[in-house]
Amino acid sequence: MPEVLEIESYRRLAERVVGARVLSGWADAYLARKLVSPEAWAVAVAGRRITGTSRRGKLLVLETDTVPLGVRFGMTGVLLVDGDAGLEGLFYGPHQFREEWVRGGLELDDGRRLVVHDPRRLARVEIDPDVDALGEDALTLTRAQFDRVLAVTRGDGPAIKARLLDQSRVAGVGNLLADEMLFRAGVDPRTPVGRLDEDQRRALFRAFTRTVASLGRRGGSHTGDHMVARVPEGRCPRDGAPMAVATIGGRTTYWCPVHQR
DNA sequence: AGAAAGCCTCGGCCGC
DNA sequence: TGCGGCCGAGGCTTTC
Repeated sequence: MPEVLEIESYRRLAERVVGARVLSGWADAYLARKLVSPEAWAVAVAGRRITGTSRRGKLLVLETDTVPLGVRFGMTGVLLVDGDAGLEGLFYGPHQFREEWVRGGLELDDGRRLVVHDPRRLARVEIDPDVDALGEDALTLTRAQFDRVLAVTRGDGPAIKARLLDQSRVAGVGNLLADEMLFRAGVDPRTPVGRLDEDQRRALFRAFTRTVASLGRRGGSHTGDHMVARVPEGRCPRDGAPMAVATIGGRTTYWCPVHQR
């Protein structure tokens, strides 16, 4: 589920625990998969004071008085503080909470509990995450940064959709945001990056910034204009054409073959 | 039954 | 022709 808009809402939620001290923490073997062991998480977090929050793309960072703590949410992860998701409508699928889907978290000295709720177990915690492996953040991307996102070293480069999903180029764009900005810009997701002309680049950057801004106001990645067409037999809400579907950049991609070219 | 809004690894092959 | 690195495919995991 979560893309940069959702992770930003988790970050704002996490701001509520700034100042608290961690009594103890735990993580199951999946959530701690990137660590040497689940115990490494418990050891790293015990006694830490949460001093702030930050975010790069889909990576949430809890700053502490010692080492930064990272959380990646995978496809179905949600952050909860005492059972509160902080934002309406962000729960995946059935919109339900189950205690057995709580994969780990932190017990705080003020009695509150910050947890990662994740049915499909693709969320991960990290200790001192490598923030610089990620590209510039999608919510503050400038045109100059966007031009570097589109830079190609050899040949025509990958499909534009694949490049938009490349977290080392720009951090935070997931499948839905990528399809929405391509839809708005009128760009075929299969277009090799190196083949985009200046008009398309300009339109795409404009659609990029407007998409994150407007979907942020609406309440999440799933509130895009093209979402209604994201079904079998779906039709383009702009011109009524049957939508095309294919796997591009490893993800299911919907686009309008009439106005996206 | 098959697909799912993320991420990681691996192998093939592109292009210098 | 050799090689480093880019890029796409596939797997992970569980649910509906």
